[in-house]
Amino acid sequence: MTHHVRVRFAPSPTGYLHVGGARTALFNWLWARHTGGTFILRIEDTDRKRLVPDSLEDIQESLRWLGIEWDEGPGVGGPYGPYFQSERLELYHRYAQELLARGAAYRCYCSSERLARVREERRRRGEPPGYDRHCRFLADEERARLEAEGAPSVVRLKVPERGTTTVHDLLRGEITFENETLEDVVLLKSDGYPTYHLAVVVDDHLMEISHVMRADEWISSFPLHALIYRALGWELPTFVHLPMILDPTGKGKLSKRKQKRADGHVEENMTMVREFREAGYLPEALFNFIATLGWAYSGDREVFGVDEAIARFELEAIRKAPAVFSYEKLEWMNGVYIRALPAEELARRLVPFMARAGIEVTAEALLPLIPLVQERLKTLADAPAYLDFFFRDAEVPPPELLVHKKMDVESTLRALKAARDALAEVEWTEEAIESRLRQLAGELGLKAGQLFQPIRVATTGKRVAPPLFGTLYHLGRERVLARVDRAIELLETALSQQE
RNA sequence: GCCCCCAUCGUCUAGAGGACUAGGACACCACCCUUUCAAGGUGGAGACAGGGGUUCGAAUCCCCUUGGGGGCACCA
Repeated sequence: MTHHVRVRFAPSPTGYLHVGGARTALFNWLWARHTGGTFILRIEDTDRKRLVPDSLEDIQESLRWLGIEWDEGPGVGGPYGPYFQSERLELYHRYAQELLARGAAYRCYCSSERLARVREERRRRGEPPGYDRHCRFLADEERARLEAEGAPSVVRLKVPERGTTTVHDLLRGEITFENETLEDVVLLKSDGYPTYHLAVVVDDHLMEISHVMRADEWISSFPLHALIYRALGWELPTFVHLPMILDPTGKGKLSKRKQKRADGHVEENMTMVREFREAGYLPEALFNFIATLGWAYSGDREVFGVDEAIARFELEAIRKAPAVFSYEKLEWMNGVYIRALPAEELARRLVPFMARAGIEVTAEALLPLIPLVQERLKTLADAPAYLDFFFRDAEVPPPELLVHKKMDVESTLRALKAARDALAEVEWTEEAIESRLRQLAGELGLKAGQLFQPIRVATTGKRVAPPLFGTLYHLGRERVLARVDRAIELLETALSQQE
């Protein structure tokens, strides 16, 4: 029973799922799947002030999108529920009471104003900010009086004044803290809700969690949690603190912040799973990339599938050092996954991104165009820019775009007219178009690019577009000729204005 | 300020005392391929933070320094 691996991801619904949270969830999930254990989703909704309405939904959606399914938790239930902390209040009260009874905790009646004052004073004196333990040493009569008055109170942990507390982390070994540096943290708030410290210990114990995998930032409160476990007489699960994911600047946790890009554009970097989804990242790519942050599949492979990751995942292989999140590498990896997709699948996934760009098209209609763009896409959201001219009129190109840098308006005009004639009668297959146009370039004494650029710009409206012959073929003769005609007119106008 | 954690190319990492002339990947540079852009191919540049130990031998073990990160709420 105790050998069965039970792990959990315990987000609080105070915001959308962050990639850091997703990585924590992923590692827990990988460990569960690797060991045939159980992965639990528990919602830590004890901060009523910071609740974000649709974040609960987003967290679940984002996890599912990544393929991280939970065995127990919201929606699926399980024998250790409820899985919302807000529905477990009486449990926390019971154990807070127990801690009180055992003399491991005490009631504190200090107002938040007094607390703020104390903190400020301590800071001024260069002492660590924190609680001065005023209520810990309240005289019995005073305590009784406050109780009789019905003064609001919180329950605080009674941290030993001296000595040390040693905890054990699977990756780091023993970590020892001077108890003097620990604070009498609040366990139960005056609104009757527990703080994280109490709730996490009670739930992890009651839910028989075998391995607590959580972010690094929890190490500093680890001794507090250990103290609670011991005060309650409970055995500690195995703790594994995962390295932080750092901002690309390497300065601080990955978080929303303005970033100035090379082109001078200031934009906010993506941090939420949903943002990556909306930006056209594939779940399998994000999954893969996130898995390489703090863990390595092997020395020479970093593109790997879910099953491979599950087979290979080991706790001991998790790195201790924080990892910088590289948007560039994620983008590259996303391209790798896009290229590996079957064309039908890519077409299907592209549909919503085309729609978002105002192009309503079916996967079937997109399918023939996939070979033209598949290896060019870094994200699904790139597709409309490559394909829009197939579905709407091409942008009217400025004349100078039509003219190759080694040509002038006149020669371009000549080339385009010749191309028009050739395209009007050539057999309409990709191969025939290509060989005819190459032949034409030779006849005109032009390099291929000198002839192809004006045709490309005329038919697509852009200088950078998918391969020309396939593009022309799929555009169809009628549209190709119409667009070439338009370009010819454009150039003629430009020419007459020149004179 | 106090406490804690961490430390291999710019970045993600392999490496768990001799197999290291420190390997792979992203990014970067050059060349090749080429109708643009990609993709692909070949090659290049690029790291064990510093200093002490331990050892026949240290990227790997220990200590110090430095640097980075995290925490110090009736938030999680």
